[in-house]
Amino acid sequence: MMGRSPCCDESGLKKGPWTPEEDKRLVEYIQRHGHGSWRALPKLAGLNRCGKSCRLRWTNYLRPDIKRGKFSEEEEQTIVNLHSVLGNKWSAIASHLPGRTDNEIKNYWNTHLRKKLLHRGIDPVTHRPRADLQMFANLPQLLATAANLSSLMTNPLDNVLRLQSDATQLAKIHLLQTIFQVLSRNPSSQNSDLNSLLGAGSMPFQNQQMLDHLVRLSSQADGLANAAQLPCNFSCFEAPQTLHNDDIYRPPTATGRGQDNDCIDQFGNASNGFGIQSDAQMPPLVALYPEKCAVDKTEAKLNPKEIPNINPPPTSTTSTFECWSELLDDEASNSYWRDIIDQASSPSWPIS
DNA sequence: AATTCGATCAACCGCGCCGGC
DNA sequence: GGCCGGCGCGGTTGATCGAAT
Repeated sequence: MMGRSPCCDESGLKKGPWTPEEDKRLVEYIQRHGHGSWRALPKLAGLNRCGKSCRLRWTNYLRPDIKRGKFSEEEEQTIVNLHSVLGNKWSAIASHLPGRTDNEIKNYWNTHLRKKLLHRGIDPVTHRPRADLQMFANLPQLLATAANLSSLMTNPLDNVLRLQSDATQLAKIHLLQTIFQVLSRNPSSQNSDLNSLLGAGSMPFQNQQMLDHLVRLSSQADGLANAAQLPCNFSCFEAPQTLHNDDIYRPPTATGRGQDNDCIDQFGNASNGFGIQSDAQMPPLVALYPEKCAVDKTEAKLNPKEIPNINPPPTSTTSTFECWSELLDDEASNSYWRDIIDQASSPSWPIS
């Protein structure tokens, strides 16, 4: 459609929060005359607003039949049920809940119900159990094993703090290995799933520094595993010698490296060289934010040659690297990992 | 007591549909 | 059939408030 002027860009029309006086004028006018044409209404009612703003204020706030207050359990259940059928059709959902507006339901979904479902291990988009969480199924076992190592130490008191740190570090590394495993299957299309899973920005695996960091971590993990007499080999993971900005790192495959390099992890599970189970046992990721996937796919279509080879803009690569660097090193990020670990350690997790 | 952080939700924005001309 | 304007919808923003530090 061409030439349509935005309704509120005329200078002088008020925007933002409504005053009680404006509310009064709007209510009185509509009670007396009905709203009629929303476009004509503001002038007739003596309001310095656009029609759209008036309509929104009336339908979402001032309408007399609006029900206020907390959503009941029945209403919550209705919303969840309807959302599983209708998706984000908030107005359609609202039509089944007398007195509730689409805006209110949408907000309530985003702030409460979505989190509630996620917490119960249900994907709020598909309304099915989150298959991606299965990948972390042996995380509690890993933590328990690492924590039990204290019994092997000669001086437990001295080692308690270090062991706690080591256990956390092992868990982090294990998580990173899982991420690499997912990337190795389809690096470009899975990034957004991982972003959703981890809540991070775009993935930084095109960054040589980041890879170096991961290689260093995996060798540290080897040291930890050796000290603990764990039969695992984190160093099976290696990064290429050099990595250009337009390269996407692909971890070595079993085909490429041969079976000699495959690993047996600390739990006796055969793995693909990353200390984790083979693809066949891994469930597919479930995208939590399909709209974000769409954006990522668009970005993935960009010709890599159009990406500058040197000094990428600090707003992209640098910031994501910093984000991941913090994730691994910064004490402040511990709460982030704690959330993941807490979730993995809860009795109701993993979801089957 | 001051500051920071996270949650909440009212309001805005832009797009697409639909009906009138 | 094509254009135009009104309206409704879904996504996003930003102000506000309470909790945590």
